[in-house]
Amino acid sequence: MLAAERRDLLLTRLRTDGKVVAKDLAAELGLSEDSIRRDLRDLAAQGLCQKVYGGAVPASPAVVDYAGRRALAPESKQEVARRAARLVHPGAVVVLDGGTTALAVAGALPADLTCTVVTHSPTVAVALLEHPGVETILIGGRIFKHSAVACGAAAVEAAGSVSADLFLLGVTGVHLEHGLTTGDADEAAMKRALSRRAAETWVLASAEKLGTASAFDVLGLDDVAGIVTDGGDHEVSRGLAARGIAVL
Amino acid sequence: MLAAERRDLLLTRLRTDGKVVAKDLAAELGLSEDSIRRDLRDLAAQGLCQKVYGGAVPASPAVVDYAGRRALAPESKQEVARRAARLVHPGAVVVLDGGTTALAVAGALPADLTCTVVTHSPTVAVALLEHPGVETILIGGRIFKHSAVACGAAAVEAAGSVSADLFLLGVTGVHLEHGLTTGDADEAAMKRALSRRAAETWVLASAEKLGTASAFDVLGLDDVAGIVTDGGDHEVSRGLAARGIAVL
DNA sequence: GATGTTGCACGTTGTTGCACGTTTGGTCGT
DNA sequence: ACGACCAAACGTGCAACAACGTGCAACATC
Repeated sequence: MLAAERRDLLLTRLRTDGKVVAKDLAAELGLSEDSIRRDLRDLAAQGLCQKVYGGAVPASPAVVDYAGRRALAPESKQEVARRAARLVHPGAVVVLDGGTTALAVAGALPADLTCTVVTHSPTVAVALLEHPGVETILIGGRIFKHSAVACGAAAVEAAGSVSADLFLLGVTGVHLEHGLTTGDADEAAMKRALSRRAAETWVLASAEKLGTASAFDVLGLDDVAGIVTDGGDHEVSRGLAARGIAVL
Repeated sequence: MLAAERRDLLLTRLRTDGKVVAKDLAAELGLSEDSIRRDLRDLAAQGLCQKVYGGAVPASPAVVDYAGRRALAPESKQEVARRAARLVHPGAVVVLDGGTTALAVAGALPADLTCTVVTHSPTVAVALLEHPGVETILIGGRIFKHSAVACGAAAVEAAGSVSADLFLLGVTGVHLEHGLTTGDADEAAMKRALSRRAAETWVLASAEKLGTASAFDVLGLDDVAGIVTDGGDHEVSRGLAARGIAVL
């Protein structure tokens, strides 16, 4: 096993289990605890996790999401994407957020669908080149390297001039008290701007994001029409449904 | 097994397995680890993978995907790209056109270069994610499927508000009489708009474009500071040089 | 014969596990 | 409740080892 590979595994475990115990991982991988501790120390130095006595815990949902996204099992995102794709009707004007989940939605759209998609993610725009029937409107601006989307004043302004039927919003945290949150202030502003003139906003959130919160508020739960998630029953799902928010 | 063939195999393995272990591949192919490591080093230098201790892992999914197409880019474009990359100085504000040649330029920029790149091509923007020092400004608008760039009134307007040190312009025809031409009217308008406020415009044109012309005029030859091409002597090159246009 | 590829040798760097002394967290006895 | 005590976890230094980059010569290719 490569050292870089092992580091990804640690980040994945942090995300799925919420913690990593050095002793357990050492036994599982057949390595000394020293090596695991060394890895955790390095990751902590990069801000990707937080060391605690005996192991480590995630730094913040947003950070871990970004750092470990390649290692993430795409299954949950694929499932969310498939469900979200069904919300997009022929001829509709849809705003598609940035992020890996929204990218998966772009890939999950039917090949022959005819509609208009507005996005501030060049990655999504490139993915939509494969859909000849989809008219793509790209919102420009300064590109944020870590999330690969256009943000900033110009982008927010451009977003304000689009009236869409549907906005598919990606967030890093869905919390009954804190609402919808993400890990970057500019991104949050961008998402708010995209939401403002959309008739309906639906949230894309795989199950592991339910019950978590990041630093910056995006919207309140009552500002959205529904949420698309995967998996079965969840405490947060029930709470959302109780507040009249559709759960797909 | 040919070297190019082996390089393709490495990229395939990176995609299917998510990693390549130098030692294993060397044993499997009956080669020394040195050769494998050399290949991985070259691929990493092109941004097609990321080297780690013991082997390599894929670059970001989007980049690998597009890299497969870039690998098909003929050597002539690569050569043009390498020469054009030398025109980009640290700290400069550069406008980078769309198209495969401009994309090759993005890939040919030094990994540690610090500068600002303005582009209306989401593909170029995605490629530049691999350059942490490059501040990327994306010009939005309606995406033209066949050329994968943003065009239209909004894009032209956004292009008019950028003052750059250098504009690297891709065209489909360079002709001593007809000047610089391209195959689409909207693209031509976009290129003109990008050129208007750039201090210097340089043309990217591999040798096979010299002496040809397309339907829509972009600029006259006297509007550009120079042309970047490949190969050796050419009738058009001499004609350009005679008119005081730099030929690289 | 110029060019590119390959394997090898060399010194350098990164990684690993162990040993040692220190810090932390919990337990036990008063 | 408080402090002594112990075990687990921690950081650091060190030696062994694996991987790395570079320079070089042999070889194939064109």
